[in-house]
Amino acid sequence: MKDFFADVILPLPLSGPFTYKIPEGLIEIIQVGVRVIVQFGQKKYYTAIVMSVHNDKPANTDIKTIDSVLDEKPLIYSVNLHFWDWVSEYYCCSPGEVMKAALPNALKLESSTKLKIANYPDINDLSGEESEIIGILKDSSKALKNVIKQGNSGIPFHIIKSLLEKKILTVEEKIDQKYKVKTEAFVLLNPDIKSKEILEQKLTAVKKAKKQEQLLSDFCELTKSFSPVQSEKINRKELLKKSGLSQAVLKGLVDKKILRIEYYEVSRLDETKNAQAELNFLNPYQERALSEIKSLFNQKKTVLLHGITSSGKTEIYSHLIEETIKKGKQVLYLVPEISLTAQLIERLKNIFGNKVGVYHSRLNDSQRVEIWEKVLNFNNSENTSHQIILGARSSVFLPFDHLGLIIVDEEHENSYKQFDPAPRYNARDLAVLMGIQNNANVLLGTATPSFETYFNVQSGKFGLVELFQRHGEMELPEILISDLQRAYKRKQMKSFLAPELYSKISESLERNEQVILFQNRRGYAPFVECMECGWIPKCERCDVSLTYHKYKKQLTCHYCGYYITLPDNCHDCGSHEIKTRGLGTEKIEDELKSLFPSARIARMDMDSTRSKNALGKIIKSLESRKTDILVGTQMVTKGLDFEHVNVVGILNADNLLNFPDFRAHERSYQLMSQVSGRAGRKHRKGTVVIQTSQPDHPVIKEVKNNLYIKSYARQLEERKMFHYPPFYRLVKIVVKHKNQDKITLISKQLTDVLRQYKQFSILGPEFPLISRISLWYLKEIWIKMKRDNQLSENKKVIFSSIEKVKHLPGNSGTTFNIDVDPM
DNA sequence: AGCACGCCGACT
DNA sequence: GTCGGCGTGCTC
Repeated sequence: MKDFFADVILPLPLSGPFTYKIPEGLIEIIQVGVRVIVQFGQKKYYTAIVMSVHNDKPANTDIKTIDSVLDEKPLIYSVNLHFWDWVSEYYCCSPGEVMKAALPNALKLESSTKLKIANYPDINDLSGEESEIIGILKDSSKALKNVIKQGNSGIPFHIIKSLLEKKILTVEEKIDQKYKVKTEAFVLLNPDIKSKEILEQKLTAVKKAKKQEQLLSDFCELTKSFSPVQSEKINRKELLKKSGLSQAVLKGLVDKKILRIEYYEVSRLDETKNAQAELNFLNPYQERALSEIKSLFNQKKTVLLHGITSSGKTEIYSHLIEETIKKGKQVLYLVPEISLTAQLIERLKNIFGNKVGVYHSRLNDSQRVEIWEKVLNFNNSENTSHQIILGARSSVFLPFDHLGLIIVDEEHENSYKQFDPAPRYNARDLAVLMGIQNNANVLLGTATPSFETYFNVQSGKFGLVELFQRHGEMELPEILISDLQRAYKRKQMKSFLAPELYSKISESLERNEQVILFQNRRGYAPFVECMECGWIPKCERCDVSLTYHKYKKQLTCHYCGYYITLPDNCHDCGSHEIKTRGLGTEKIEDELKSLFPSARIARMDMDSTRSKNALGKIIKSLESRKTDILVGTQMVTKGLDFEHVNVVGILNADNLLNFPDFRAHERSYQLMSQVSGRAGRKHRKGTVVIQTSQPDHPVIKEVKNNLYIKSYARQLEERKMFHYPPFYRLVKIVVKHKNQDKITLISKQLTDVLRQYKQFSILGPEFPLISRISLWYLKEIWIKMKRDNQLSENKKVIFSSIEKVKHLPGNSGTTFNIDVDPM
């Protein structure tokens, strides 16, 4: 009989695939897309995904045999595996890295080295540390890496080693089951209670036990026992909560064989919401946009909906979703960051009920597995729940195979781009690809399209639908430009506020309306400085100054988390004159309190929203008008729509405009325009005040007059001239090394190799803005290449160049990150 | 990524 | 003389 082999992907950064022999007994079961457990290397066992099954025994390799199979049915469809291939090829990473990003952790089982007691020793012969480890292991084996000494706790390795040699301890490789079906206790009637009469007898029988009687009658009422609509069982927690009685009472009834308890599988997902609202009617403009989108979808897979804020894009999406699910197809609705979309989730669940599944980074591992399985089983399940997935970027990896529509909301957002680790993908671009691979339509929506997208519109690759009328009776806000330099010269500044914004805030507060202020810096002050000698505290591990956080009285590094308490005196000259410099959100919050003592002020940034419900509270407080002024970073630019926000202030546009990056203007326009969209609601024109020292800057003028196309066209000229996207393709290589001289040498070696290829133009190597992070020095090399079909060839060249430099003698300890289409 | 192997300097 | 530091290369 012929031998069967399987090519598998391992979740490792190795080029793979690897071939294993399929044991006789598993030949029937193993198929493409199932997970198997294989040994890889000397010790470790990993979860691998089967990519193909064949009879060709590879030459010159010793083949290991598959250990076991985890799935009866594929965990992923072949269309998804093709997608993985494409992602690994395009983004220059191994298929294993894609697998790592795609599968929820709980589906990736991995062995760990476990320590257990082999022979119980005589306690008296043991040293303190030896008996400690015996104590730790006496009930069950523990993972070696959890007991070994790290810092100042745990057992030193030499102790463990000697016990292993004495055969007192032994090690084993064990795989932990990570995902378990969740079960809960349910209460049922004992099976010999077959009729209402018997039940009533039982009720009388417990008359004397008042609480038991009450619990039993509550049970009957809640389950509607022996009525035509009865439910057989009720969740124990629910029953006890509703009757207000304790487990002991229930136990009494169980002991009397009246009730019984059984465990049933339950979902970890919130599925309590049923559809209860109808789709909203569309206004004539929305109606027109919708029909344009639908007719364009007949010609182009991807369409851009360029609609200004408050034009009601979500309503249009909902109508498209409705039509798609009616055809029995799945919908993927991508949003930049799920944390700010509570309102959206609510709205969608209202319309589509349990068909909506939400997939994002705040879910725990088990919840992710449940979503994965619901999407996987969409096809063969009567229960069509989770036909619509609302998710952040990683949801492009869910196992869809009946996709009909992908919506990418706020397609310009850079949080669609994954930075670290590989694959460094852009979910918006992958959505476009998925549209092609799955024959699904893709709708990109935004008020400020990314230049790449708009370029694709102009070149005819994407369709375009415009929607420039605001919903209801809302007017576009008035945008005022406030000259910071002039205000400084005339000594008109009140702290960080020039007169224009100051008076707008005052007026707004008087009218009892709300204000949003935007500043792109968290913390109190970006740095502190000694007024005598100019000393600035820096991070020990990174090339950045430490940011002062007043509420913690700490200087913190925003890159590695290093912190110190604010020093009393200068480390260089000993002076006590240490002042905070620059302006962060905390300081703004502080100063607003003295500028507007009666105003209620809230702050929204990564620090103030770290805890689980903090963000919700801030939003609630705004909604219920318990906040008058909200100060925040980037976060306030996204998705905050409140009736009574009338003034929006950008405290310093220069921070954005002067950012040293070829996309600085594009981003400045997007950001300012997005924040502006927060101003002005029904019946009242809002006001936006942009404070800048460059009032004549073209971007400022373009934002003021709402000239998106002009801004796009102007910058496109520059992009063309200087060979940047969308005309040219960029690949960024980040070289990392712990030694500064080494990194200079190695990155130079790499550019020397790359410069031999005439199809590239190479920038760098240069230290990035932050040249050292967590003790690693960084150097960036930017490669520009034409957007032709040579892409995969070019990547091979880049890849082999890196391999070459990596293996030069003395170059170990270097890592190279490849970032295709960096942002 | 892990892990073993192998080569050098610092100790019992 | 051995222990353990890290640099190098391989994993179906």
